[in-house]
Amino acid sequence: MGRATERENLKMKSYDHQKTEKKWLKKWLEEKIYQPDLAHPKGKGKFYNLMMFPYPSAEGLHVGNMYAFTGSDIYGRFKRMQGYDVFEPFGLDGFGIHSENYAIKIGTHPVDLLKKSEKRYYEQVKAIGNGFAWDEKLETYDPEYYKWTQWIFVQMFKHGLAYRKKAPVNWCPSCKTVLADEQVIAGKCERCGTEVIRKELEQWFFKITDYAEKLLKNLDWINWSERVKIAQRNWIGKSEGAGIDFEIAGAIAPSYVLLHGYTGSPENNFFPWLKKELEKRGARVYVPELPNTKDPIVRDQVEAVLKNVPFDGNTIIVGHSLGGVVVLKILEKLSTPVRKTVLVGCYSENRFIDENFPLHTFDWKFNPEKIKCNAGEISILRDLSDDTVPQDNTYSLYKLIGGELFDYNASKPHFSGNTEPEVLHHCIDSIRVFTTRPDTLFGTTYMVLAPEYEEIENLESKIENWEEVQKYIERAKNKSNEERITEGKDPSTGSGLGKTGVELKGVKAINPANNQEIPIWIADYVLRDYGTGAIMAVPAHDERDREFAKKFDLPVSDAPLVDAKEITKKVGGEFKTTYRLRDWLISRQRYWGPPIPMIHCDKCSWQPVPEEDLPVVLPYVKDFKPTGTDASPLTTVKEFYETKCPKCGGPAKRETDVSDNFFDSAWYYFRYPSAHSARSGQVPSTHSAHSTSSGQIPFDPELTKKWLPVDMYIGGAEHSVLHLFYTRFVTMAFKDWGLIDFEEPFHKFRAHGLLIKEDAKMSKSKGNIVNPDEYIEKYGADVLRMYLMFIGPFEQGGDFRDDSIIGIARFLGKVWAAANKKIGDGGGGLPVITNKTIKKVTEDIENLRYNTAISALMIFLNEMEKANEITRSDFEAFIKLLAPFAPFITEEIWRNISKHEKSVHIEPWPEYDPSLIKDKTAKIPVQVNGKLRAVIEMDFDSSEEEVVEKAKADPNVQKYLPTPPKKTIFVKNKLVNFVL
RNA sequence: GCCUGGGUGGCGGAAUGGUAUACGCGAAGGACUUAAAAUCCUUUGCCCGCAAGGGCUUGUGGGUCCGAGUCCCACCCCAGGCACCA
Repeated sequence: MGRATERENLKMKSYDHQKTEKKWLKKWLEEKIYQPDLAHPKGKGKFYNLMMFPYPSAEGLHVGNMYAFTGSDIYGRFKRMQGYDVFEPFGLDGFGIHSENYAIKIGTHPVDLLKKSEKRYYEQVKAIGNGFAWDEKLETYDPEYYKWTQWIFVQMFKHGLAYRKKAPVNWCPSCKTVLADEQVIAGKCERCGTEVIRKELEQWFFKITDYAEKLLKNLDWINWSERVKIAQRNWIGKSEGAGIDFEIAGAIAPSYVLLHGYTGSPENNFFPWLKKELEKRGARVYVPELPNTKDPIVRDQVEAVLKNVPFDGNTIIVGHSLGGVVVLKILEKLSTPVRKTVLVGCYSENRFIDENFPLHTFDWKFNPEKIKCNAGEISILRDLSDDTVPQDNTYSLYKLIGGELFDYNASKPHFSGNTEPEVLHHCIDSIRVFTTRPDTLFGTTYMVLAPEYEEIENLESKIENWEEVQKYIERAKNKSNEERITEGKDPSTGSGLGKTGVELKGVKAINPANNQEIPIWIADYVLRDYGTGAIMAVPAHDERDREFAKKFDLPVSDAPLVDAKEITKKVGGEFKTTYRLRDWLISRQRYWGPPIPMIHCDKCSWQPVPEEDLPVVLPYVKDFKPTGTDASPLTTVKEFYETKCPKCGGPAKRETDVSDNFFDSAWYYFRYPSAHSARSGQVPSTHSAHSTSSGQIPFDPELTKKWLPVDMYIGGAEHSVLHLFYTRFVTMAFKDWGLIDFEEPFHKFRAHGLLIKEDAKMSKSKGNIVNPDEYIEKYGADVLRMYLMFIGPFEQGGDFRDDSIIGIARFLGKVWAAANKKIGDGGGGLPVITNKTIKKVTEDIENLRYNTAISALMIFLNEMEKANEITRSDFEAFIKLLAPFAPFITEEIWRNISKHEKSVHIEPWPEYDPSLIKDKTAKIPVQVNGKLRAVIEMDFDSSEEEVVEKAKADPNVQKYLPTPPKKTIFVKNKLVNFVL
């Protein structure tokens, strides 16, 4: 008796999805079919198939998460069957504001809450039938994990990528607490409805802006969803323009003293030019020739200057190179301070590059106190390409006498060009603006500074309405961004005529294009963080400036446009690229996150926690709620924050803020391949090329080399910007630190769409959340998986409707029935539809078009049912194609009905034969003047003559063809069109 | 305001410039059943027609083409993101 007849005699057992799914879950774990060989990837090699790990909500697995997981899993299963060793890990992103807020809401400590929800979540996720490699699971709130999150923070600090600066936080004056952005609803506190104000706090930042250009450039080659790339480009917001200096009227000092350097003279370098520029503006300029310039003695030079040049409180003294040393010595001797000191390419130690200065006639000991006392305002200009004076020597000078250090790219190295605009800029008070439209410079009729613009204070003495200005600044600082924008707009018209601002009375700027004096305003429509924090306002060409000018009755000029390049050069501007990308604010004044591993010592300032002391464990704080101050709950735990300075051993205080949740998830994909072996102590975690004090790094270098970068990353489009930026930034930093040799973590990324329910977003308040458990219980995971994938294109999302899920249940019912009935071992079968389906499903899965792949499978089954007998080879190909979508029922059929030894999920993916996908005949539509008049059936690949002859013979076609056609369009196997 | 998707039957949706509405849901009719459920078969965009057949139809209005859901121009609507970025 043949197998088929044998089977037909058996009474078909109905499919028990609950029992079957449980059985295979257990068996798969035992057989470890989803556990790749991490040390030695098999088959065609490794395939790292990643999906965004979830935050384990206490309400359990959300169907939206399941949607994403399933879409990723189908792709992974497909790749596994294609012969790759697929690594599909899973973990939980349990730190952060979501978990913490929920814990606060239900009054349970996050630690206790997580214990419960973690267990439930893992159980639910197991039930959906994904091929996860469970050995490598991880949780971000596990100290073993966040130890390394903190380690990365320490490296960021050591590499100069972590720094502190003041930044505003959202502050609710009623709850007396810091709010996260998502807790601010339309400018008001989520809980009490009070207007949220801004409050300035010192916080930690990561310098992601250092990587702006690389983040932008790599977008050109990484294989990501186009819409995500566009969002990232917009976020980086690169714009090309110019930095242009506007001098303050009257800022020219009455007298200047310019001192040249070694072997120099008043006639070389920038001296003649600078003298002319300053004199043009009415200053007296002294450029003494220093005696014995080729064999200088400092005492003589100082004396010569003091003898010939008068100094008073309005003198600005400028020294270049060795002339700077002369300046320092003069300052030591003066009895009254000068107005300002500008040191250009100067130094304070006896060496050029690596060699000693050949002359020892200089005195290299200084009296910094006296110098600081007499120097007035100090500007130290350093050239980044200086090949004469080493940069660190200039830095020593800065350390010695203070002031402000400015880095530039000089016209010629060591500021030896004939014109050096930066030097002039420091000789005269000026305000630099950034503009993308230098061509409109002649139309500039006023300037605007952001309220936070620091240098406003330098002008205090000149500003006549200082009190009013201060008031405005104070008010603007307390406004939230949201308020600034909404207030700026007239509520009735939506126009920008509600803009606010205040003029700096008594101070004018000079438009460098036409030397006209223009007013300077402060207004909060100008942002401190973008460009230079100051703008040139061109009301004729910029809508915002026009609105502002209209409101405050400022002049509008219709001066013609000029060539942007020429004018920028003419006014000494600098071509500049600006990004709107901001540095990453890491600090959170919260409890539920990894403590920032820094220690503050009054003596040694900020010191990182030594690597061997990591992790800084988050203590169990009973009252984990926000404190009612602007600090994290950790500030109430003395045992936590009281510590010793790692450098000097003195008493010190730990940072009590925790880090941003996005930081936890910025590197988790590096940890996965090493997670298991690290847990069981098998990873040495040493990296010879990297000199850290512990010598340990967060991942095994060998495994990382084998498995990263990620081959396919799938996740929500809502993370297009932040999460995906942070991952890229961290990866680039790792590369620069020598930990890895690639700079993009995910060569392929696809964003899935949003799953909605009956035209509405799923949300608790609407009560339309779909709980996967119910559906899995009723229909089985296979049905739910397939239904989720069937409702729409995966990359666009879908609308979950209860009444359609039955279609998938029926389909799988038919599959089960077919498997239990009429499978024939003989030849024949349906080669065309089989091969066509293999082609279609293969291509569709590759492009994440799961909905049409499923539809093709339905058509295939319908065709097989129509035929008298289903052949074994056709049906087995069908089962394999179905396996990634419905892993349980296909496994049951494969192993228990078709009696195969091994799992269908490690079977080779079916290949199609291109010669077999051709139909025997083609149905060819016949049109007359583009209108369909008949459909004729022809042999496939029939010639034009044959088709046209048969088409013309059709009676209905003849009716519309009174005369022979003027033109005949023929598309092989596709169509004939007669044009009259 | 800007950017990105999208607008196709009663519904979810399908269509390399070449038969629009595949596949599925729903609906109607029928078979099996004492009956119901389940299952199976048939029909199903709209209008006219007994039929053969004809006309209309992919948000709106134009255009290119033998031929447009698909390409171009203008506009409307929905969803998501960004938003005073000089």
